[in-house]
Formats: sequence, C-alpha cells, structure tokens
Amino acid sequence: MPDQKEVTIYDIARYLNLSATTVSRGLKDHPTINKQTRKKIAEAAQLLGYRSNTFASSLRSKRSNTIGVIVPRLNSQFMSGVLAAMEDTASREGYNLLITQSLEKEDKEKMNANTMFNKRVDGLLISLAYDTKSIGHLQPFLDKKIPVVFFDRTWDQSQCTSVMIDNYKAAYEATKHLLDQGRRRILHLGGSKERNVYADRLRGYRHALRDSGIAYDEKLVRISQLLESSGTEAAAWILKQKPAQRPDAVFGASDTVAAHCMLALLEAGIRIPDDIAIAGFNNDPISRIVSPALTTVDYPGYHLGDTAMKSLLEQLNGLPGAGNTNSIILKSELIIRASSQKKTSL
Amino acid sequence: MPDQKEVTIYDIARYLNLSATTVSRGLKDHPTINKQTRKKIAEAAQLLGYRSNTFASSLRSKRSNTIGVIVPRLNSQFMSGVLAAMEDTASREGYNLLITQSLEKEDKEKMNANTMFNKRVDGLLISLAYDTKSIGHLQPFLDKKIPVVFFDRTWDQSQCTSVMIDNYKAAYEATKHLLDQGRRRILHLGGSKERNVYADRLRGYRHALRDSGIAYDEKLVRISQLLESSGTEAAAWILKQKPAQRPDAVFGASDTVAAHCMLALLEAGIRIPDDIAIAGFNNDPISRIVSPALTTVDYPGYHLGDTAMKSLLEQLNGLPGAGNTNSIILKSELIIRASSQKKTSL
DNA sequence: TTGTAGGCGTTATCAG
DNA sequence: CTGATAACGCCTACAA
Repeated sequence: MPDQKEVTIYDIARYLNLSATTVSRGLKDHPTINKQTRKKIAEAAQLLGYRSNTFASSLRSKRSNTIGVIVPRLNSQFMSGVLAAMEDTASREGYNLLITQSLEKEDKEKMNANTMFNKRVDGLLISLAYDTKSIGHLQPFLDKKIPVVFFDRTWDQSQCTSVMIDNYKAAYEATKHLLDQGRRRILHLGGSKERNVYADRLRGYRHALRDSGIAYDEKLVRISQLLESSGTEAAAWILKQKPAQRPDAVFGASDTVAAHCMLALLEAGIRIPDDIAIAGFNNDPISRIVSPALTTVDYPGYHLGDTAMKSLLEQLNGLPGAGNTNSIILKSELIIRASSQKKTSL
Repeated sequence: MPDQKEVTIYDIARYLNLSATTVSRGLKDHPTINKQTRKKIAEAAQLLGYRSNTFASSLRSKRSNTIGVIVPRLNSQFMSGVLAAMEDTASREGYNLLITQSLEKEDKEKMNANTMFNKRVDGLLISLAYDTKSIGHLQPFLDKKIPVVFFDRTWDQSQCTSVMIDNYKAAYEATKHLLDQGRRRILHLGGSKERNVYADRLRGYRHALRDSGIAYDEKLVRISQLLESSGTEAAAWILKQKPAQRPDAVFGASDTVAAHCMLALLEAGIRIPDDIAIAGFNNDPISRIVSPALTTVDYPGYHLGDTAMKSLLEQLNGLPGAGNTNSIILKSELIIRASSQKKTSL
C-alpha cells in the first residue's frame, strides 16, 4: 500500500452519508451534535484511519495550539526545571511547546523570535539572552496582540507580563547574611548588568554593604558569564591578591560560579568558611552536594515555569484581569548552609 | 489599526504586477527566478509587512519543518545536554523542535506520540519512558514512513536507527575497575530491566563478576528509578547490613544515585573509598563536584543529541545509505577519580 | 440537529 | 524565466 491518500472528513462523511460539517463538529465534541451521530463518527474515523490535519485546521482557525519558548541555553539545570514545568502545564491545556535557545546571542534570539512569529505560535515565553540590547524583535508579536511573557531575564520597560523573583531583595539578604557572619570584604561574582537579574543582584549587594557602613569597592565585583570556568578564574584572582587584601567572602550570582570558585579555593588550601565564606544563587542540586554545602538563594524554577505558562494561558483565554498584572514576583528564600557559617562546634 | 488583514503573496504580486507563483518562488530563492525580480519581491514583502504562512505552506507541501522529540524528563542534566545539541543541529538545517516529556509513563508517551503524529512532525526522536512495554504507538509513523530515531533508551527489535553507547562494555569496565581495586562485594544500583540501558549495564556488571570468579548475589542488585532518594535509600540499606556482609563497593547506573548514596554514607562516617569504593555513570557535573570526586562513565550527551539529529535529518533528505545503519554506537569512556581508588599517598 | 458554499494562503502541475 | 489553475483539508457563516 504505497502512500495511500490521506483520509479526510469528507471520506468519513461519504462513508456515513453525512456532511463534512457534521463530521467536523462531531470530531470535536461540538454540543449541537447528536450523541449517536458523534459515536458513529468516532467509530468511522477509527475504522478509516483518519487523522486530523492540523495544518488545514490552523490555516482556517488561525490558531496553532503551540506556545513558543525561547531560553538562553537549553543546557542548564535551572532552565530544565523551568521547561519541565512549562511543558507539564501547557500539555494539560492541550498546547505544545516549540522550544529554541538563543545561545546567549541577540542575533539568534531575533531569528528564533522571527521563526516563531512565522510559525504562528499562539503565545511566546522568553528569557532574554545575555547580550540582548533591545526587544524590537518582539514588536511583531505585540502588534498582532500575541501575548508575550518574560520569565527570569525580563525587560523592564515592556508592557508584557514578567515573572521573576525579587532579585534585589534576595541578594540583599544573602549579602547581609555574610556581613552578619563578620565578613567585610565580600567579592561579588555577577553577570551582565544589562540583565535585570544580575543588575538587581548587584544593587542588592551594594545596598547591603552601604547599610552596614562598608565602602563599595569596584575591584570586588567581577562580571562574567557565570560559568564553571568563571568560578575557577575568580578563585585564581583571589589567590593572587595579597593576603591582607583578599576577600573574606564570595557572593556568586549563580551556584555554578560559586561552587567552582569554592572548589578551586579548597584545592589551594583555603579553608571554607573559616578563611573565606561563600554563598551562591539558585539552589541548584550542586549547592547541596558540594562540601561544605553551599549557602544559596532558593529560586523556584518549577514554580517559575508553571506561573509563567499559566499567565500566558490566561491571556490566551482572555480571562478577566489577564494581562493586567505587569509583574509577578515569586517568593525566594535564603538557604543557609555550612559554606557561610562560623563553625560553632566540631 | 485593528486586526489588519494578513498580507499574502497575492498582495505582493498585485503590487508588483507579477503572478503569485513568481512571488512564491522568489521568496524562497528558487533558482529559476531573475535576480532583479527576486530583489524586488523581497523589498515589496518587507514594505508591505508580509509574513509567510506556514500553515498554508505546510498544508500544500505536506512538510512541517518540525521535528518531534519525546524525552522521559525534561528536568535532567543529561537530557538538557542532549536537547541542546539537537536544537543546535536542527536549527542549522531550518528545523524546529516540538519537545514533550513522557514523565516516565507509557500513557503520556503514547499521547505525546499521537499529538506529534497529528501535528505532522517530519521526524521523531524518542528516548523511551521507564515503563514503556511496547511501541505500538510508533507504528503510525512507520506506516507513513516518517523516520523515527531512538536515542539512549532504545527498542531492540525495532527497524529504526538507534543511537547510544555500549552500555554493556561501559558497565563491564567500571565493574572490572572496582574489582581491580580489590573489591569483592559490589552493590549495583540499577534501573528497570525493561530498558536496554539498564539491562545492558546489569549484564556488564554480572559478566565482570563472573570473569573474576565472583558469584552473583541478587541481593546486591537494587533496582530503582535512580533518583536522589534512591541513592539515599541504598545507603540506608547498606548501613543496615551486618558489617561482615556490607558491600565494599557500589556501582550506580547514574551519577545521581551514586553521588547521593555516597553522601549519605559519608554522613554516617563511612570512609570513601577506604571502606566503600563508589562508581557512577554519565559524567554529570555533580560527579566532579562531590568529594571525593566520583569515578564514572563519560556518556557524551551532546554528541548523542547531535548524532541522533543528524541521522534523522539524513533520512529526511533521503541521503544514500540513510537508514541502513540500525545502530550507531558512540564511544564512552571510564573516568577514574578518587571515589574508587586506593589511596596511594597523602 | 444537520447541510451548503466559499475561502484560508500556499505550492504543484502544466503550459507558455 | 514566468503564469494560470487547481488543489491541500478544514472551518465558519448562513441556511434549512
């Protein structure tokens, strides 16, 4: 049986002596169709080997039942949790996910957005690339009133809903905690100041210092991509400093960077937390696994993905109040572990 | 400007006094179109704010330029690397990814496959759920000659291409390594025997024992989902055994399970590797980060994703020889670290 | 509750 | 190199 023709609703209609309209309605449980008829249609569909043609359906109805998701990197512990939640929530509502990664590049992000626009996703969820400097590429969506929701790495001046945590507050509390432990020279390992998440964390760090009467020293802020290598390099930098000028604490804007900084320091014989206390960000699995365990900020990735997707779906369904909320701030929480605490006992 | 009509190729055609056919061809750089004309078309499209309609295009051409991917869990370090590679490779060739997760359930996997069939993905990449017992849900793809490629968790009796590593050999070598270190009672933390990856690892473990003249003891094999909790529970089990009967080594089928088993053992005062040596599987980031660092098998996830996608794309492009190869075996490598080695110095 | 008619925007086919 | 025409399979008025 080489390449049999597609079975269409017309074939079902002919088979049952009905009209295509009735079949179309019957197939999607339209209320005005007789229960008997509906059952016959379903059976015939099964029998004839019918499968719905989403292309034709979408062409006509102008809906793809697909949500676009653009993330900086697929290969990230944090993102994989976010995506898992999004997929779960979306699939419950009958939506599928078209997922792309920008690889932290604005150019690729633009292309991705454009593809999704052409593929006519019903909505877009996006976390901005490291170096994105404008969001002109999202304008087509806004013009067509296709809902866009930012998550994690957002764009402040936008009219779209943003879902995130209070990065400022979280960083303030983490820094404050280190200060409370008696630390005075705290190195901050941050990310691009163009991104709200890192700018806010830096601000939280600065204000915590200020409120403790500690002068801000820009040498103690190192901006990077927060990769494993960034952490290792930060440790090398620390070790290069004269002992008197060495930081006595590190606050990393990701657990990856903080943990790898710690590992390199430990290898060099630095005692953690005695010589240098360390705190990270995200509550990645690695933060629990390193030794000593890493003090960190719990960033609920699963909750983030779920919330962002729900917000988008609400806007799609035109629920009352949907889209009115410009920002959704999720709760985060400082998790204090051994890497930052004075030893009280042995 | 409320909801302007879509700009179509007819609008462009009218604007330029051309036929829609020519515009259609010009837009996709068809070779038989005059360069001048092509340029004019591109400009007009820009000017009029045209966007291609993939629905119509797909309806006509019967191609979606979309590849379906079904994974057990999105939320997995290993998978995120695989997916990153797939996305990268696919996007270079102009394909997008529709990604779903089965959450390790055969039912959800069936639904996912069905959705993708209806959405008419051009090809399918799948790694089977923990409890999938048949692949009848993939039959429609085979019937329609839509290429299916298995990766990691494959289905032996299938005609489709499978991409994986030699799990048997990798497990044999890991077990052999532990034996070479003088270990005799090796606990194996494995996964479902229904899945080739875990069945093969178990077989490798057994044969290594056999070749060293050690009797197989089924009490020393614990099957689980290989989660964090599975590792912790395994440790509790170990600690419950009479000291004389305790395993002197653990071989986990994932780094997660091995690392968490190790952490719980360390907490109970067990010395690693002196009392119990440990080896894992995957070369997850955590394997390098735990202390002592975990001996493991490097499973090249990125390479896996890239290879699987390339194989699929070749089948789509009908390259000569595509699909002839039933299995592609990638190289894996035993990485020996501190968690399994006799201390030679201090 | 069911049917008729027409079009969604593109591309394949065949013709020049 | 360009054009006319006819599908692709479904859905939405409107009509019965």
